[in-house]
Amino acid sequence: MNKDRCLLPATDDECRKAWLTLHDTLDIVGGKWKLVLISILRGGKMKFRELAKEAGISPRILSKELKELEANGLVSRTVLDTRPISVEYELTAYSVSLNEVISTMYEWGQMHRQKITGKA
Amino acid sequence: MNKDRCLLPATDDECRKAWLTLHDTLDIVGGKWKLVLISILRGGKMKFRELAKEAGISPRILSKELKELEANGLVSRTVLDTRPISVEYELTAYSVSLNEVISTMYEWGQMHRQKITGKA
DNA sequence: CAGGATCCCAACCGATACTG
DNA sequence: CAGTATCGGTTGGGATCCTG
Repeated sequence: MNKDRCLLPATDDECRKAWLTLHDTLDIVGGKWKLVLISILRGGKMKFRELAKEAGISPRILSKELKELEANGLVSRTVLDTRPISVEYELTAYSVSLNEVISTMYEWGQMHRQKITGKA
Repeated sequence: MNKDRCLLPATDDECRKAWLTLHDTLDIVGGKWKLVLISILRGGKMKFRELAKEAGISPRILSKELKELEANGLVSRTVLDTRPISVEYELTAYSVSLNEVISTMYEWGQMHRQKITGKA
């Protein structure tokens, strides 16, 4: 069995590790908001409020999501010395590493939709 | 902006559609069980009970998940004429189309883990 | 304005019991 | 054995209020 197509490595331990690795990706890409936020931030840096409004997300969740994105190095947080204070969020250069993941998923989704909805 | 790296097409409508397409993929790949089940079924066809035990999943959820996988053409369901009845589940040929998605995600996860955990 | 605290509701999932 | 029905616990998100 080819390792690229295999989700069932030889040992249980390997299997668990493979699953965890996949899970890392899912935590970022699979959540309800992360991809939405990333997609919005592709349009440029944004303040907390703007982001909340644009995404239609409550501040509590937005704050949590942004923290996770920041912890994963995908988003940078910059406190501006304004009065009152404001904070800008921006995609990092590293975030483009996700592009391949996203586009692969997008392409499969497109292909799949054709297959399911009676194709063309 | 290159369309491959763009999740923000020109119009809101296009954007919504792109998101739905991505969502189709997430529904399958992002759930708690789908990938687990697919991975187990990579080992060959399996009966309902076996699958439940192997995955550690309750019958109610298993049934639901399998229905969704079947509806998406990823798994086939075969009723065997035994007494009592038994049902075999098996990956379809189509299911291999997911391999690229999965391996891309896996590879990103691996790369990312290095980046986050202070790399090697 | 940022974002934490609180309260509430909805979705989800597991365990178990039950039917065909 | 396959799969559904019921119930109870847990998680996650929305709304709102509040403080720095």
